[in-house]
Amino acid sequence: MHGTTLGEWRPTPQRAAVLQALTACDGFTSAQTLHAALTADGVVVGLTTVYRTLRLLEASGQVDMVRDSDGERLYRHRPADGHRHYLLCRRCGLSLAVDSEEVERWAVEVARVTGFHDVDHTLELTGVCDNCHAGRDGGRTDA
Amino acid sequence: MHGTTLGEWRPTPQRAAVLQALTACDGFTSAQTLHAALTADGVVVGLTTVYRTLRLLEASGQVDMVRDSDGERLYRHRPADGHRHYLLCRRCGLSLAVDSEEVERWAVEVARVTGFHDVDHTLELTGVCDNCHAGRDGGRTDA
DNA sequence: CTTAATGCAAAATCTTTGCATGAAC
DNA sequence: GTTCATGCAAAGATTTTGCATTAAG
Repeated sequence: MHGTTLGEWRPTPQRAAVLQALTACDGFTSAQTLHAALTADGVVVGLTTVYRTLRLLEASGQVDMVRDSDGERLYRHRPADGHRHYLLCRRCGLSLAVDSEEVERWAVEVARVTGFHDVDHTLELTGVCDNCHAGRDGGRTDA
Repeated sequence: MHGTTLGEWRPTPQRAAVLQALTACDGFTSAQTLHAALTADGVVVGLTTVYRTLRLLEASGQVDMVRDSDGERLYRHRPADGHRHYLLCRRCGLSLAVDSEEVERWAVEVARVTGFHDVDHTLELTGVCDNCHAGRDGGRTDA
């Protein structure tokens, strides 16, 4: 506690670049993909810094994190209206924010009933979007 | 398809041991922990086999899998009444099966509204159980 | 000037794969 | 006798950490 309102860390071009690149992305992005995009964009930033920045952003609630089927962390800039859940297309990666009020309420109820404290929840929906389902180009069994 | 009803693979002592050990566990267990338990129990089985067996069990729906906060895969023998969700205590690892009918229905509705196909969902609840919350013995920040 | 961020390389984890041996059918 | 499972060791992958350099306050 030194006096600053919130977000205690030091502004740097790298951090700005990471957040901006993440905001520019439509869906969820991995640290590695983000780093590649930045590099391709001419921005020189270390992979390490990308990882560190994403962790900070997640900790400060500025981004959402989910895990893909391999356990890889995927990040997305949070739309500024708080907690959100997404429906990801397994084929094309399309992400849709879904209304989860019902689930939120359910989670609170579960916390109350079970007597657990500080209950947090992670919810990941995956499927095949109508578009991909229509023109099934692959033939992939599970990926 | 060779004629067998279901569960196409070959019965071996190792596979039996893994499934039995998993069943004996109360909560969720990682492959490594399970392997350690088996070894401690005098059962000689390779870590590789544990991994492979758990994947088979998951694929055939005999076990549930969640991921802890580090992305590590945790397995649990499925109680025989299908799809389940759990509430895990971050302190002691206690796992509670929670009734998720509401969420199941919600997921189906989301699938319908969005036009997605084969929608699957992963839901993980974590918190601090009343017991741990009462007698906060540690002071651990995250592990 | 002091404190913190960067970035490279190396480490640490969990998980999967190659290949020879042994078990199951 | 053929086919599949096992297990060791090595590879693969993602993410974190050590440490000197450089930038920010």
